[in-house]
Amino acid sequence: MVAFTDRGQEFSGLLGEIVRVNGLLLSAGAALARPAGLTGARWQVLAVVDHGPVTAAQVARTLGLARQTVRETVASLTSLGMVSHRHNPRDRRARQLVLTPRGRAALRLVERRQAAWTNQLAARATLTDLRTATGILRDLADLLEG
Amino acid sequence: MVAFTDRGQEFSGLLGEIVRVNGLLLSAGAALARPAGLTGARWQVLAVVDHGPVTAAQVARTLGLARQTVRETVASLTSLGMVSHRHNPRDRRARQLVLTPRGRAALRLVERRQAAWTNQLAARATLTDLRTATGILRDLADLLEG
DNA sequence: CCGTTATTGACAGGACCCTGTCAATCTGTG
DNA sequence: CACAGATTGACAGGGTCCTGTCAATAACGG
Repeated sequence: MVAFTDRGQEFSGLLGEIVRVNGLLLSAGAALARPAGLTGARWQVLAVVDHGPVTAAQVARTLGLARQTVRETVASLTSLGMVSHRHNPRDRRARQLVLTPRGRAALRLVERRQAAWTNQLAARATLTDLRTATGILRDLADLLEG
Repeated sequence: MVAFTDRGQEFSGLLGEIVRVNGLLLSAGAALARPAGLTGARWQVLAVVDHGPVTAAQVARTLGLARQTVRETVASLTSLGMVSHRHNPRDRRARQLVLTPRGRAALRLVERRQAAWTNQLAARATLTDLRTATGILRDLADLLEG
């Protein structure tokens, strides 16, 4: 029924692989974060907060998420005692977020686990392949954005 | 703080591009489906149901989703009048799902739009690049699965 | 036939992400 | 200063996905 060109067919196959790998990455991220009492999303937020006192809106912009999404994640991190708020002298509305010792410890643990995981997997691929694929995907992303 | 090898660094870059492209694909899928009154997830379910009468559990296995997820999507498709149920002679529990004329029309519209979108984008890439990237990502997926 | 095991729909509950809206606050301009 | 426009946190509501649980039903082995 649907008329794909040859290249369209090949393109669809590539998109399928991307979706598949992305799914595997989400699982891997969750597995890396779990032993630290985190989830993938909470880990990402924690990592941004670690780079300095920021507001929720800034975190949202950094991660490319909606403000509300970050707000929810920050709420759960706060109730876990991993993030705390403090007065922002530059904006009465937007309190600054900072890591608690517990939050910092959890983040460090995940980061160590991630480095080990990444290096181990990367050792089983060739630099050439990695660079080639990255380049093609970058072009693809630009194509999709334009 | 975190110790990445050279290859680990390159590997991380590739993963970042994959996540980025995946995000763009989700947006594109939603945009393709919207004019037909669909979402990305509903489109996927509709496409599986189109291939023949199936049960919700079968759709879940086909798409690699949890039964409950498909159940919810089917419920919204049913309330939209795009999917209907019918008695399954082979299993008293599991009713078969079938497309209504409205569901079929919506699916056909999205499929036409998707083919046009795919072919247009694919025309701006080379077959070699597409095949190279697909191959590398397939290896990567296998690596992540094992 | 009968008991064990697997599958199914269904419900509860939660994580993650979005849009739309609103009032409070900030910022830039006249 | 005063006003217009942008930004922010907060709330409401919805979509998509998950795990865990349960009873009903199916499938299978003895």
